[in-house]
Amino acid sequence: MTIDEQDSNNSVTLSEVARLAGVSGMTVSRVLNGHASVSAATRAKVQAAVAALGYVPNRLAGALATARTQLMVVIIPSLGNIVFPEVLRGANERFELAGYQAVIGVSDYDLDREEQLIAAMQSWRPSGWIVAGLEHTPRARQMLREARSPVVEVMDLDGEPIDMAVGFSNAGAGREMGAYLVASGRRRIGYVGGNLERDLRAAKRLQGFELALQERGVALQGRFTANAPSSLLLGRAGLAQLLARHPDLDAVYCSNDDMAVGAMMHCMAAGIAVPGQLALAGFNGLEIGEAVPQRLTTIRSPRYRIGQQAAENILARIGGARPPRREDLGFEFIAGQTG
Amino acid sequence: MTIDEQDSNNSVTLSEVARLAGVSGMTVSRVLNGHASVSAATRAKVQAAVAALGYVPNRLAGALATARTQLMVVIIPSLGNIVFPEVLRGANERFELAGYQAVIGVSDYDLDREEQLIAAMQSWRPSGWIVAGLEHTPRARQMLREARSPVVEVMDLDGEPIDMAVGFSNAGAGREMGAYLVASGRRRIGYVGGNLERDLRAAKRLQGFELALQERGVALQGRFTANAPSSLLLGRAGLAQLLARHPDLDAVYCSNDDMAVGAMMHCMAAGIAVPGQLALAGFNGLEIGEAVPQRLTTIRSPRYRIGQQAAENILARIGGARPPRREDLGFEFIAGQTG
DNA sequence: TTGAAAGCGCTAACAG
DNA sequence: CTGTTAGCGCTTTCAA
Repeated sequence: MTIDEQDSNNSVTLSEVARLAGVSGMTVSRVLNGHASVSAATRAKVQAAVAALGYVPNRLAGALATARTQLMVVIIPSLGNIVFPEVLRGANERFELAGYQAVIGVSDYDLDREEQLIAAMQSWRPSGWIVAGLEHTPRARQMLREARSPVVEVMDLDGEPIDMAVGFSNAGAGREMGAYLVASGRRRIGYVGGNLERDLRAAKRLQGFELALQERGVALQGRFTANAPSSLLLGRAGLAQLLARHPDLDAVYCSNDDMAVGAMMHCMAAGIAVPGQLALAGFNGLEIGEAVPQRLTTIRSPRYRIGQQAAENILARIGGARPPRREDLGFEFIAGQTG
Repeated sequence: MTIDEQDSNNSVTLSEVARLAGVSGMTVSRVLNGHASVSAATRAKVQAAVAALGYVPNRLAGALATARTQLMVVIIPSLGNIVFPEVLRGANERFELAGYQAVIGVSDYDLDREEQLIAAMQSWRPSGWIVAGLEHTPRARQMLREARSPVVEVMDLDGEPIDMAVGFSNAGAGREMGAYLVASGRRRIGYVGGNLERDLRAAKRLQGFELALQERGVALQGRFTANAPSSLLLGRAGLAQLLARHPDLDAVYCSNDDMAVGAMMHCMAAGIAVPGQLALAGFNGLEIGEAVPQRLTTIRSPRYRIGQQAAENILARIGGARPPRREDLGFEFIAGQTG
């Protein structure tokens, strides 16, 4: 390490590199951006100067000059529900490989908050947007349309996308589970969920679920919902409350696996036989549903792949391709031991 | 909605707003940034023009001109382990309130990867850095020092911070659990964990744990570690394997709650009495440890608060304050029903 | 209270 | 293959 290296700090600019290398700024820029037409000798001189000064390009300046940023916005409802960090992980991996940085926003399941986030993010002129869900405020929709960067709405296909959508049908997933429970002989069916006004995708699953029951002449006997995010403890308490009101239920559909495993814990603690006395079903296909003594019956959502594919489609669009407007990654029924 | 509004798009610049308002660009800038010396009448004209054009300031240009960005970098080892999204959530909330955007990087527990991320992030000239842990490559350390923005290392205090640290002592947490298990009469103690070469904080907990045993004349009887991230299923399989080799263990310390709950699931499935035959202890104080039929004995780490406080200290430093170099947020022993 | 000039660090477009 | 010129959209500084 030379003294020059130790002295390096952020204020090193392209011009200083150029001066040290004895070339113009443009030549440095060309070397840095891999433009072909630079002689090997010049390239080497520049690279030496970059190393000696510890130069780090200023992307703000670059973005301003090119009107293209390397920033991608990802707006998710929550970081507390492991499902969304997984989407983020998939997207982030792809973006990083392509040299983009993810900027995150957390809407807390609040569409007005989401709108504010979009407005704030737009000031960074991101190259692409991933947002959760198809429901947004009118102004949020308008901003995303006018942003003129690719937009992918993820985790839902039940509705009309602004630009592109990658996900699966939540209504379809609910429907499949409803059909399954009825087909396996359950008739006195209840529901345990969190806040359906905020978690719109859980609400769509429940709608599909009820529709499937209805089509088979079965009605939902009772439901527990709470004005709180879904969680293991809420599921546990929720099932206890629901059973207090409807002790004769023979199956309970839960808004997701957290709730369902919580419900299962109530059964264990209360000595309720699963699935003998009560069937339990969830949604998401989280690891926790596999690790419990009885594997949870659930439906796996391809969260990580959705994140990846959403990023991929944005990158493809930037590259001039024309990815599909809606991309259905499906879901997978998991026949566990709880129903 | 006027036609102007519908026509708005990103290319609206400050000059266009100025032209429409019949003032200079500087006046628009002053109104936007809340500088006092603008007459009410002018202010109103400008605000009307901003609204009519749907103007969104370009922060890239602003940042370039002021040499100050509203970007904050958060680098965490993983998005798959809920612990780090929680840190991120705490930090993100504080940053957003102060008008900053979080840019995330995921190192996948790899210090070389972390170094690359830091180099890439530096090109955005962030106003602050949150990075997990105190261990970094020499070059990563150097870059962070030279970045000349506040740096907070989180989740660990066992070492020397680059700039500031907010967290707790992992060694101390391990030590406390070791002391507890011995004090409660356990003598044939084992360990189940993930990859200790990558999860350096889990390694420090184990060190503290073993030290506590040693001080009390007890030796670790056996350990299971795997070259994989910790998870429920790994904990379940790991305990099974460990007990196959050491069937007479009377307590097992797990690298974290995921592993411990997984271990508990093995006990349930295999009919091992907890804590009668075997005590189980974890780390983190996740909700899952509360939701299981027997509450897990563990130690709660203040992850969310660490994220908040780290962000707070960065903001304080930017505001001219001098937050402490190391801030110990402690941990909380949770006497559950498993040991 | 307002405006004009200059420049932040970089790159597109052209010229040589 | 390399350099010059002219901005990108904003803010700082100075002057009016």
